[in-house]
Amino acid sequence: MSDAALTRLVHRRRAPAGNLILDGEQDPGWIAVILSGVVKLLKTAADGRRQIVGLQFPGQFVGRPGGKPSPFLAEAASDVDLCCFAGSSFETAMRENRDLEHVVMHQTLEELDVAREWMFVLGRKTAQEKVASLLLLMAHHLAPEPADVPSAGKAIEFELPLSRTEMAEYLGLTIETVSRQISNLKAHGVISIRGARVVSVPDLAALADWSENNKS
Amino acid sequence: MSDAALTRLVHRRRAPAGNLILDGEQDPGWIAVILSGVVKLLKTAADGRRQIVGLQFPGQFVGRPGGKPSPFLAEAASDVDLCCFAGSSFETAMRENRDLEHVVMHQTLEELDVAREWMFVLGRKTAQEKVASLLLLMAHHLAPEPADVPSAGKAIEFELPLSRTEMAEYLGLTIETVSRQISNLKAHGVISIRGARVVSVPDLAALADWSENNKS
DNA sequence: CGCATTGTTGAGAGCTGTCAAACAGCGTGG
DNA sequence: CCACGCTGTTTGACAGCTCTCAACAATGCG
Repeated sequence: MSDAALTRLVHRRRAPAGNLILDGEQDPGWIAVILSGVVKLLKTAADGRRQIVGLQFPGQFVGRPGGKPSPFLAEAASDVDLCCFAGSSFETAMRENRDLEHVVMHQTLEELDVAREWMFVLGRKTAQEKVASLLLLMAHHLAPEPADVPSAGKAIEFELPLSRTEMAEYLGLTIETVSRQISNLKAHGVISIRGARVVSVPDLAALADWSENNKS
Repeated sequence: MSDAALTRLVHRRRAPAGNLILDGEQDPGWIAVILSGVVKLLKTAADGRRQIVGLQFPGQFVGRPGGKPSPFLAEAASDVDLCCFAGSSFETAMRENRDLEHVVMHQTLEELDVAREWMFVLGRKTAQEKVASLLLLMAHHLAPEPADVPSAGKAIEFELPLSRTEMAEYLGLTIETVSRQISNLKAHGVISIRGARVVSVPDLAALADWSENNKS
């Protein structure tokens, strides 16, 4: 196979933060795996209202098998590195490799659960709980050492891949409200902040408490 | 194959309104197709807050392939009629019949899109728009003659499969707010109501307008 | 017909949104 | 090196929407 042909089948793509990756209308002709960075999926209304409906982290797919694109925009939240597979070859690979098909199915079901969990956040949580929930989510995904269970006394630190505007768009809030809730968490010692993006959480369990009610 | 063996592989199940169908914890051992009625998927928090995260209509699946159940409760919103397939035989059928697998995949992707669309409703719409959006959704699913496109001047009538409480749980509102918004739509002639459950919409396009901003 | 359940309506409080201004970070250019 | 302006964040004051609490009406059932 020639280099040119190979490049058509699989290629690398870098998208700087803020870049549009999928326009939600036309089939890009490829399906990608995120190598690094965070991708946001969002819906925009005619009057300008915006809602982020999903965040994709490294190892997850961007794009959709079957030619029909998902009806949402995909944008790079941070600088993103993608590995893109030509749609046709991806479909072929799925047909021929049952395991790949199962991986795609498994990830889709996982995304569905995550979306529904977030529906609870959007529909039932207070602004304070929403912000704590988002920070907790980020801690789970971005912690240097994966500490999936919020263990007491475990301090972690990470850099937010989202601006205040993006946090608000994911939480169904305004940037002012997000900022106030962050300040409040800071004032109560639940988190501390360096330069608006670096968050350190002395006690994940305490943050988890704040994400469910208002204890501690 | 004996009747008993067949019954283990596929059987009918009726669930009266309000009945718990899946507890969100243990694998029920089957996957079902809804023959009639509406099933709600919901998440409950320890403090009693409830959020409906999905509605399933006839033709859609309830349950999940792969043994791992979805982490949400499934309840009958109206009287429900299910056709249940033993999980093991369903898995076998998926392995042997590519088409079935594709149908499941297609439905899962569809559910994912619907969930994300609803995230926008929950995060960005006003109470008035939320209620109008729900009525519009019901009109599309329950209209006697499927009028997928909200065409002007088309009057339709349907019976709500949800109580005010359930509407509130799906919309992230309280029952009082739902009731007030319904009254308001009534007062503006967008809908009319008979007996709290039967809704008639003289003009779907007008309802669609109310679901997006507050015109008309 | 009486009762329980469900839905409606009202009054007031509280949370979040809106509008506005101050502040911080950061690259540019003097 | 510092002044400047741009962008993003924080904070404040206030209004408005939705929630809470309460009473009442309507519906359904024994």
